[in-house]
Amino acid sequence: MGTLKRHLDPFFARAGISGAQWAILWILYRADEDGQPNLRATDLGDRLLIRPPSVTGVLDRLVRSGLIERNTSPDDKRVTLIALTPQGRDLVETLHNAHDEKVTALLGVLSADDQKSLHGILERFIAHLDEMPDENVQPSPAGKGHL
Amino acid sequence: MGTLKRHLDPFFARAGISGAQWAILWILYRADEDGQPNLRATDLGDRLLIRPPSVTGVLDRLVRSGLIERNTSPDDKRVTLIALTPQGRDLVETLHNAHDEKVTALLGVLSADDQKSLHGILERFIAHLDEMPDENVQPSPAGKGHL
DNA sequence: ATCTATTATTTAGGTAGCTAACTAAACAAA
DNA sequence: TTTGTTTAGTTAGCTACCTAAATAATAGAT
Repeated sequence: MGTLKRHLDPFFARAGISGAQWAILWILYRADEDGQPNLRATDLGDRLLIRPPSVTGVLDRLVRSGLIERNTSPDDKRVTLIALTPQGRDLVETLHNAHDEKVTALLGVLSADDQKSLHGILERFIAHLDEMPDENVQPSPAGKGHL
Repeated sequence: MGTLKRHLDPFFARAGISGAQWAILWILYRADEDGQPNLRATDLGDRLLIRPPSVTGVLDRLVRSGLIERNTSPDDKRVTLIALTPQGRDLVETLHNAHDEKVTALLGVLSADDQKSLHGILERFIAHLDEMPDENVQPSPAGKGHL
């Protein structure tokens, strides 16, 4: 809900993608720079904290737009490897500086102190949430990021 | 994404509603207590910062569950007035204490100081976001709450 | 009095998340 | 080896959000 999303969505919309799609493209781009041109679909879900069916859906749209490609792994035919296409790489390179500036500008409405406090508080919050026992909550798929 | 939602959704699911539905029921309940048993659909959208089509969808499901009712206003036949049914009121009364405890418990993982700082920072954040000029952002429907 | 513009809501179509249930492949054990 | 379990991913169907366009009623202007 709300305003942050309303500031960022139009930004991506101009490029013909959504925020979720951008998140995946960006992960793939950095992995590629680290010498990993292929990531498994599960890895993407773990990093974004979304469930397998959600991954499938976003990947479907990215394939349809020609920004990524799916290949089944030769090592394990159950796993599908995801890689940027040249068009996908181009889009990331076109967009990522603009995106950084956008986010910095949005956070920039807060003082440096506020930004630091906010970061710390949210880190404590999610750390404690992880430890909080609740019989009705199924554990997160991976112990990585939250919120 | 994320953990907060994963903590709260199962709570509502046990009562057969969603978070969005709860938000509307709760607004209606408080309005009723203030002597306003009827709210316009638009008012609900403004308070929740969601667009008219989203309001329609959530109201559809609430009507289907028999928790609210839609009536066209006698004063202006374009407006539909929304009111809790007796079943809706019962559900709110059954749930709202439990809900308060839940939220308090979740926030309780933070120290009192952190809670206060967080509140202040977020208030400053949304206040500044409102003022931030951005040619690509359409203004919020009402100048009320954010995030 | 009619024509136009505005307002309130709904409908249509799309994206993103979820759970539950399924296929297919890999692995483990009897 | 055949049976059973786990793992990876997809499909089906739900909720909820969005924008754009349609409908209907009111309000304003000629």
